[in-house]
Amino acid sequence: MELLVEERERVTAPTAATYTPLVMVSVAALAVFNGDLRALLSPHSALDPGVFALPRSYPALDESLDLAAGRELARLCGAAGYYEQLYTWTEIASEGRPGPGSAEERRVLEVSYLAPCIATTVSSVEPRSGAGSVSWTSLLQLPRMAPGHAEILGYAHRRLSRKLSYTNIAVNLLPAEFALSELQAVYEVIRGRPLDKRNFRKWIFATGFVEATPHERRFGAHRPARLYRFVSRDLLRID
Amino acid sequence: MELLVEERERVTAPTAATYTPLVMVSVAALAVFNGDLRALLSPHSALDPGVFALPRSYPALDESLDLAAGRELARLCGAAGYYEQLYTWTEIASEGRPGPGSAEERRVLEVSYLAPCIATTVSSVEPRSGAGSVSWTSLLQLPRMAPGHAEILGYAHRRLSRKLSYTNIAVNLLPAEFALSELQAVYEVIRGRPLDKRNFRKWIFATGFVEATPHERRFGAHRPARLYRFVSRDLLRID
DNA sequence: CCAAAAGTGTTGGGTGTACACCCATGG
DNA sequence: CCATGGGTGTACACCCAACACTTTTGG
Repeated sequence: MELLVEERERVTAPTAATYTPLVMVSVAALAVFNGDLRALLSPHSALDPGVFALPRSYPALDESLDLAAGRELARLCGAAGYYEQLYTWTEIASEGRPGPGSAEERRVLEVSYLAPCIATTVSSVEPRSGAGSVSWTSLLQLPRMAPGHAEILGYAHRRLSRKLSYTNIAVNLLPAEFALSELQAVYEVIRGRPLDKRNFRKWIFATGFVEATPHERRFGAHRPARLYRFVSRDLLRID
Repeated sequence: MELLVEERERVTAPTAATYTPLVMVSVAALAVFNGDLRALLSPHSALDPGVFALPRSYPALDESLDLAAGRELARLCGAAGYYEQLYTWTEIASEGRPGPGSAEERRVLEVSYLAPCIATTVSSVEPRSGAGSVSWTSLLQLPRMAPGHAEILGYAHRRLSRKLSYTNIAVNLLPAEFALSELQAVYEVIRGRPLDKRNFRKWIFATGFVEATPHERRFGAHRPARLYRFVSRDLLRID
């Protein structure tokens, strides 16, 4: 109590109690499959079924934002893998709200998270029961989005794309063992341009992020692919 | 109103109204002068005068977080220059609160901002009236800090250091015209290691971020320094 | 034997790095 | 003339980008 009084003295006009925005976490769950970078989207409102949004939820009282995001992710995908905070938005217009003087005219504070998801998990969990009507949508063919959410997705995409080049974040986009061509495809799809096979192979081994396993995979009428794995599942960076 | 009901249906247990944390913005204002990277710190509590914190404030009701941060920065430095959001923290312990069952046991949601400040502005505004007892403290000799705030400063330092290498963010750390040795010193102090003069010069011109002015500065018993300026004050990145 | 994907080396150009000396000035 | 900081060029190592063919398999 005494402390709070002191804080108010040091601070400009507004007091703590006055600012009570609606706090939400939103999750940009991204996965590469079927040759596309895709995000989990859910319908924004039943009134306008053509508009979609990132999955969101309200944090519980005793919960940190990170935990709330993890819980939301688990609800969507069954289990939460790696995820990280992206950005906190307050400029998202409160479109669709009833009237200007409504009691619901509270500011929305939306803390967004980036969650790279593993393709195999994804395809086996296409709609996943309990997750509502979410669906994996290609970033190249986004539907009309809730205000600000296309921007969040762009931000998530850029962050993921950049992190590919200086971290092992791709470990969260692939199953435990994979062919190098699969890893390369992940890089190509997210970066949006093709890579030279030999240079990619040289580079990825030089990072020390991946190593060969003794296994190989045989399918189709061609030479079997050696399988590789990430040395560490923890997020590592080069430099 | 109807919309909110629908949102509740899509969302897990907690409802919007239950989560009303204390929302604050904190500003990591960083500047290079007197050979050090320094941050603006204010006393954390009068009870324990040895503990310091980042300057914080409560947003006003009708204000976005960005505006609140800008207002806080203006209060501290006279005018807000460039600043960007860093990260949103909720894990900051509510140490120092009276009792466990107190009414003030609300969760704190702290949105931190990074604000590079210009050295000349800084030295002319040493304490600045109206900014309280804030002072520019070297990051190399941090006092005891409020919980989580040393971490925020480390985060701000790393972000600034990395951005030096792929943006012109240093434009916000120097006056309009400057000698190249001053710019180099900024890079050296923030990165914490010396740079080769010729290589730095080659690199900075290769970026296209700076250009020579017709002016030079004469002082001391040595050849006058050519003055340079940033081509653009907007944040640009290479690649 | 054919189609399909896996795997493998070399080279030229450019970029980063290390390094030492002359220049202009004020005192 | 000397102390001080400003400004300049070169040589070498390394890294990156470009590029084509052989291998292994199933059908």
